[in-house]
Parts: sequence; C-alpha cells; structure tokens
Amino acid sequence: MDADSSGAETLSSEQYAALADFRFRLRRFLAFSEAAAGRAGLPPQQHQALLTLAGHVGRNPATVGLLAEQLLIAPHSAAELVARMVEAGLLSKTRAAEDRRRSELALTPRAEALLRTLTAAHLEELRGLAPALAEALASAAR
Amino acid sequence: MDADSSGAETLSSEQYAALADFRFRLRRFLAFSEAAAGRAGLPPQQHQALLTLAGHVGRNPATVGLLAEQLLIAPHSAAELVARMVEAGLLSKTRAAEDRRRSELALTPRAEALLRTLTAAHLEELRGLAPALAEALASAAR
DNA sequence: CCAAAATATATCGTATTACGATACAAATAA
DNA sequence: TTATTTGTATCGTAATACGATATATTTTGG
Repeated sequence: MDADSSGAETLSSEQYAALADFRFRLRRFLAFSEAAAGRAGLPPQQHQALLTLAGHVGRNPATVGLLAEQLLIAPHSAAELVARMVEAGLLSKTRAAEDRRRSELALTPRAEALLRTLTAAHLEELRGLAPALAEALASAAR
Repeated sequence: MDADSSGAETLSSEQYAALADFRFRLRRFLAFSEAAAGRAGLPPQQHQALLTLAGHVGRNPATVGLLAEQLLIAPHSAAELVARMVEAGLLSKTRAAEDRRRSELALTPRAEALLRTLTAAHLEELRGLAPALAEALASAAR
C-alpha cells in the first residue's frame, strides 16, 4: 500500500501557503465587494441578490426559490431577504398568475442603477485581480 | 466625450450573467469549505485562522495582529477569535519574550491533524473546480 | 531620561442575518 | 377528494464581527 493511505496525508508547507494565499486573495476580493456595496448603501447579500436576479437568463421570471438556490441559502431565508429588499425599495414582488404560490421578483429602477454602478466597479476590479487570482488558484490546484 | 462618461455605464446582460456566474461558483467553493470545516467540528473562520497560521512563512512567529491582517478583521475581533480557539484547544498562546505586548500563536497537535485532513480535501476539491472557476473568472474579467 | 504617542491585545454590549421549527396556501398526485 | 409536495412566510435563537473603550507595553520627541 501507498505511503499515504492512512488518511494522514503529507502536505508540504508550500501547499498550505498556496492555499492560504488563494483564500487571502479571495477574501480581499470579497472585502472589496462588500465595501463597494456598503458605499452604495447595500448589505452584501442584497447586492448578491440583485446581481443574481440581473444575471438570471432563463425565459421564466426569477422567484424567491431561485434566489435561495443561487445564493445557497434556505428558501425561508430567501423569503426574509426579499422582504427586506422590498421594504428597502429594491425589489418588486408579484404573485405569479399561473402558479399563485410563486412570487416573481423584479429590480426597481433604483436597484438597477445601483447595480449598474456596482457591477462596472466589480468588473474593473476583477480585471486587475484576475491574473494574480488565477495564478494563485493554479498554484494551489497544481 | 465618450458615450459612457456619465457614470451610467452600459452593461450587457452577458456581463451581469458572467459576473453572477463567477460569484455563484465562488459561493459553491466557499460552501464546500464551510461544510468541510463543519464536519471537522470547526467554525469556518477558525478553519481559516488555522490555515493562515499554517501557511505563514516568515521567520517571525504568528501573532494576533497578523491574523487580523490576513483575515481582514479588526485586531480586537482577532483577539476574540483566538480566545475561542484557545478555549477549544486549537491554539496555544505565548507572550513574546522580546515584546511582551505580543501573543505568539501555535497550532496544537489536534489542530494540525484537523487542518491536514481539511487541506487535503480542499486541494482535491480545488483541482476539480479550478478549470471552470478560472474560465468563469476570465469570462467576467474579459 | 520622561512624558506622550503609538502599538498590541482584550472586554463588553449590540446589531445583523441565516437558521430551526413551524405554519399555511396553492398545486399536483393517488 | 384526500394526501403529498411545493413555494413562501413568521418567529425566536445563535453566532460572530463590530464600536466603544480599556490596559499594558514599547517607542519617540524634547
């Protein structure tokens, strides 16, 4: 059997360092994102919700359940998030005609404007970070 | 002046979709990570703290301040995190001889074992996710 | 060298937010 | 139709980083 079939894998300190570096860069990107959202007056998760809805491509309109699926949160957590966002004037919620359990979600004009600015800033930031981030990823996954 | 110097940038729905896709993949990796840490009995932030300390390469030992810097949290939040981890038997904390304000941190054997397993799982997962993640990144940053 | 400033860590109350447990309504299956 | 599944919603709770603040130690300016 292998030297390493015991579950006690041998890892070099370079491997720890590579993974730590990748996570650090990820953290910095996420921190940039949260700060940018914050400057726009949005909690990070609300920003992600807007991006998810705007980036949703299917023919059928977005719902609370879709948001839960994409944000990896429980449906009832998505319902709470949506409630906060409707309250804040970022989303409109309409009962779907053909299935009245569903709530169809749409960005308000204000949300669209906020997201446009935020997304532009994110794409620009990503263009700057992408090379190093990709390198760190490749290095860790090597 | 340009068509786009107003601050109201024009963004295609493909751009929103690309950024949303990148964030979704990031989210899934982070969810994997949190779940793996959870199975090992670690809150995600404690896992990141261990990885940061293990991945720290400098000659000088790691301190609370270093952890704050790398985790992008306030020093006093790092102090709280470290207190919880010492309490949980994951870290040892020693007053530095040459500067008695500093606390030098070290993983306990138990923490080292947990981190070894977690890191191996993460590196393997990353190897699987890296191609699609890199592609999504490139696509968004394009 | 000494007072003042800077650095490193620590404590406590608070706010945010996702979750568990639970509920109800609407649609679909048996 | 009754039972089950699906979609959304409510409420109390837990976890954790923060703000404000504090203490100890080291460094610096005069």
